[in-house]
Amino acid sequence: MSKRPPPTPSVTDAELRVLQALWDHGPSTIRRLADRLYPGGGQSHYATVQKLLDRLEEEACVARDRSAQSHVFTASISRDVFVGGQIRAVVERVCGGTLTPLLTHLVKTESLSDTDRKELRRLLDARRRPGGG
Amino acid sequence: MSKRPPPTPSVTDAELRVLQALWDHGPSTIRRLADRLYPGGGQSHYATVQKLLDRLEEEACVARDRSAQSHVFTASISRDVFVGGQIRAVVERVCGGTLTPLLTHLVKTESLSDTDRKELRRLLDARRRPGGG
DNA sequence: CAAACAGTAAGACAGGCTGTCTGACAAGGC
DNA sequence: GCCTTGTCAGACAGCCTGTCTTACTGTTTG
Repeated sequence: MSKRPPPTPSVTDAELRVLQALWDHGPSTIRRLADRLYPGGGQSHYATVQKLLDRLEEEACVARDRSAQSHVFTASISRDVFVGGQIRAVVERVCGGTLTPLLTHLVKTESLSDTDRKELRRLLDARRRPGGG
Repeated sequence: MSKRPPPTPSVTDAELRVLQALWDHGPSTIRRLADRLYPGGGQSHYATVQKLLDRLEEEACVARDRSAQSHVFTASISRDVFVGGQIRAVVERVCGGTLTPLLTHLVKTESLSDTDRKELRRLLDARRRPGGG
């Protein structure tokens, strides 16, 4: 009830690719992104990336710095938060928001590796102690 | 490598509503579903449900029993498995399949209630013991 | 100023998907 | 024969996506 990961930006595949590029390589100009996503692409691909960035900006997934002539874009949502939101959306949609069935499933079907389980355990342990910051 | 939750049926909202009805109320005819989903609806809504069931059948989410004149539809995927698949799809899309970041996020952001955490703990404990059947 | 260049802004566009609806056909009761 | 109930097949508008084109702005160079 305390955290309110605002709705969930529903990002399309092409948009996600742009977002991934920003996550992976940090703030970039359109040209930089276009070169990375469409190597050898011409002006139209540049415009495509531009449009995708426009939409991402509308959905508050990226921030645009207009101070320079070439705008610089930054992911304004972290990968973790984004994933969390997506997951939450799925859970909302199907389970009405209760995570337990999902977790049950994940654990029961051995979707988790040993590492996953260990990590999870560690996190739960950390939670129980008041030392969390 | 053992579990292979086949791709993930991408079910739309309207389709999902049908699926939910089947999960909640068990095998049903089209009429039953139409009455439930579109109370007071006419023939067109009946056809709508029919079409949605067609598509669900194509995606192997429901099974159709043609033995009676009025076909009877059954969810051929459980809610749990379905949710699991959806989650997996999201994780694949964004994290490349590793669950740890997701779990980390869920636990860290207190998305989990105490009950969730308790349950999770219990499941992890159960896993460690060989008694699982 | 003019020309060339690099960038932004805005909108057009086809294709696909969704949800809905219409019409034709088949089986059974009176 | 007619009516009801059901299935089957397809049409349809609206939206979303990804792409592309065009027009505009500002900077540099002569």
